[in-house]
Amino acid sequence: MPEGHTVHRLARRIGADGIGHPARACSPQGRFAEGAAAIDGRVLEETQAVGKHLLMRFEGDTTVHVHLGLFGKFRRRRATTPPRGAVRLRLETRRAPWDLSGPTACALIDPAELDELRGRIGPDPLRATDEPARALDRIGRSKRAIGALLLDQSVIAGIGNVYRAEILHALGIDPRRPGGETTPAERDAIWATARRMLEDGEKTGRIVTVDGDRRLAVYKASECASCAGAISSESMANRTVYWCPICQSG
DNA sequence: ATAATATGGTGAT
DNA sequence: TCACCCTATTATC
Repeated sequence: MPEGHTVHRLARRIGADGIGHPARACSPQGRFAEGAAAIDGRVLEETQAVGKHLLMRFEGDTTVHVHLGLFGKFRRRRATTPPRGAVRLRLETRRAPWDLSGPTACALIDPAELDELRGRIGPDPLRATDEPARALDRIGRSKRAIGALLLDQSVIAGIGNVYRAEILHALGIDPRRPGGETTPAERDAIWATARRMLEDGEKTGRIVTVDGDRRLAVYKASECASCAGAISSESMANRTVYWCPICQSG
């Protein structure tokens, strides 16, 4: 379930489990054996998320960079639970082991590579000090569809397919509308809504944008949670976008 | 046993 | 725009 909220939540929880203490690392699956050996026994100094990227810095300025991709999971285990399945990295923090499986990326990076990563990622609504202007200005000048812009991590970081649909529905914006045809007030609202929804997801670990028995307003829905009208969908930026043609006109 | 599916991203065409 | 990478779970034969 990896959109930005998941990764920020992981950074917080893994950090709470192990910052300030040596960690043990191994790669039961074998595909991160060298990296794991390099950090094994070192003190975990900092964990943070940048958009959907998870960064864990160890003593000696060595950082493990993890991207979960579509399938990746990082699960907290009991100390007595052995790794199951294809576990790329088992990180034994002071309080609990964490098992990483299925990531798109799991590699050691140096400070220069970390800078490079930061440079190509747009502002992240979950990072309190990130300024929205760079993202919102770019949206306001673009001919591309707003639904495509919200998935572009170099424009704004952390939004995935569920949040893009839910954010645009909450604001009544058709995902096909060009970014340049949004108003400044709408762009401000996009940032504020993204931040609010992602923060809520970070706290709870789930994406819930509607009260009641259903969790989502339009994503993968057949009827709109607001007006009960039929939901439209089409492929946009390589993924299926969902919207309500009644609530999100124009 | 095999297929379909999933909240993502990259690199080639 | 497409092919491809990563894994687990659920559905279908």
